[in-house]
Amino acid sequence: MPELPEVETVLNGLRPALEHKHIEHVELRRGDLRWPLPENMGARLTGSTVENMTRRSKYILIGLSSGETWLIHLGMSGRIQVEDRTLGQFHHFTAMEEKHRHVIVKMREGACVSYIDPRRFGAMDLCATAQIENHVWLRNLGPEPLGNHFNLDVLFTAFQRRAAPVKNVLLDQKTVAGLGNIYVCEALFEARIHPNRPAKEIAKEQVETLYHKIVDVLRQAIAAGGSTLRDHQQVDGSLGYFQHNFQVYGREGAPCFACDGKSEIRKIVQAGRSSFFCDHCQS
DNA sequence: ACCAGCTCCTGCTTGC
DNA sequence: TGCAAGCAGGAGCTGG
Repeated sequence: MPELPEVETVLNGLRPALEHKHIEHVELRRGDLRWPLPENMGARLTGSTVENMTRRSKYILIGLSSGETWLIHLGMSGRIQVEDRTLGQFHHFTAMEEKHRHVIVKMREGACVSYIDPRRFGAMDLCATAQIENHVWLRNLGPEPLGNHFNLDVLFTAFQRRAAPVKNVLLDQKTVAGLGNIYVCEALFEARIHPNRPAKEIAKEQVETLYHKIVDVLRQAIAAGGSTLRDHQQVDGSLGYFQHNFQVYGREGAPCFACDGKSEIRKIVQAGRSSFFCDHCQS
């Protein structure tokens, strides 16, 4: 599922249910997602207070009073559902959701948080908060695209040593952290850069445009609650709506909005992933 | 160091 | 209608 905007949306929805609340009970319905869950995860979470919640790239980081941080990645199909019966919130889980509802966390204050992940490409871990920067999932990540350390020079410098197609370089989380297939396609279209262009050959002026478009498209997607294609929902079950703003993603064969039908959107496969673009507008 | 290809898993869509 | 192949938003691993 989720790229940065979807994870940000989930995190913000999760905040009122968890932040400064107490974990009363944890039910693990299976011992693994993509990898085994951390040793004694249930016991290590139970009894803790959630002190803070942040996002790094596509990871949700939940800081606990125990001194550990709970890392959650939603993989491709992971989602989180929050219910709070003390607030009259009740979710009816479909048979499919119930079947893949792998982790259930009950808070003393009333919220019940379910992690649902059919494909199980998601992952969880626990790590001493003091060591979080060195966690193997986080230590090689590039800068946050909406943070202070991402700017034109960082992006241009990263591009200079990469001969691979710019599409692939942007999907590499070491270049910039949190982009996925959808938002890379959209940002490249907005910057009018062909996804096949070798990153190192793109002029600085165009990289500057791309830098701004990456930030724009992510901000807009967050404002729209992310994009709902199949799996992504907000934690109350409501849908994101940025998919209605897609210019190229998933629009193979449809007329390009920018050149007014002079060309239609094409799809190619790069590094095993579909790229959507307009031949006429992007070069 | 970089890069492309393969892999994990399940459900939905497409094509015969 | 039935069935198999192909496809999906991520990312670690392998071998060149």
